[in-house]
Amino acid sequence: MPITKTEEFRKADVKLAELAQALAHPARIAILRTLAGWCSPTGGQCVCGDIVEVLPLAQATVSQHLKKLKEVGLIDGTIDGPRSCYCINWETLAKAETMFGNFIGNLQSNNNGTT
Amino acid sequence: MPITKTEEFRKADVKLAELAQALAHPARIAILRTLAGWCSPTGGQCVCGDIVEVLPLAQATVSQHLKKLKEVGLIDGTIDGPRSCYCINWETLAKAETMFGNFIGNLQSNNNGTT
DNA sequence: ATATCTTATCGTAAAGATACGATAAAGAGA
DNA sequence: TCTCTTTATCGTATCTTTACGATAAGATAT
Repeated sequence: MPITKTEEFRKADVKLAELAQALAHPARIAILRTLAGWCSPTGGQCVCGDIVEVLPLAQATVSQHLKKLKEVGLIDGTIDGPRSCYCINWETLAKAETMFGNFIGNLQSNNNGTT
Repeated sequence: MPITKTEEFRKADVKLAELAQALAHPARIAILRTLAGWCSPTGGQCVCGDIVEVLPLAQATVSQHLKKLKEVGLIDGTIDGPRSCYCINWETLAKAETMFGNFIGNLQSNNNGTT
């Protein structure tokens, strides 16, 4: 976020915005979908740069997107020999679901409507 | 999104990313929270530029954020004399909730784990 | 009509995001 | 050791976002 006055806002708002920001690109959405199909929460073989082949982007660009997802904790990365494997962090994902749900839920219950 | 290859991705992914993008700033999160406290779905007096007083931002900047929220349909704006009033579009909001929920839900069910 | 209030838009500056080629780093295999 | 593979990072170009002051546009009131 450019020239953002992040400090002036509520912590919860900033946190939610960061999460949203991580999802604010179709490539990162696609990465999550791809990983979900390949890594089980019990382990299983996590994926590495095959993600690159799935996406219409250069390797360097995909690496950047992976980094961003890792920074917010939505995915984890481990090094396996020459390659590096990624998998979804299911706990963070569940937390994200809760945060979005609570946010929207609170908006909806914060009205005094009759509809 | 700069230099984005939007056309190369799934439509649903692009749509979800756009929604996330709209929520990707604490000011816009705060705006939605503020509006939710002031506008009921049954009508009630919607809010105008009092939002400006709530936020630590200049009037022009707030106007920009409002515009962005309006573009994705999360809020509606109507002109009331010299002032313009905004209120949450509850239908779009519900749709957003469903989209996020479905996305994360699909990720979770797309694993073959036992945990 | 004129002055006043409110808000959207314009112009602009600075920083972030996106994309890619090239390169570096680190392990595997010959 | 040398090479190959794989991936992260660097450097760079370009577009977007954020932010603000200034201005325009529209309604109200005097």
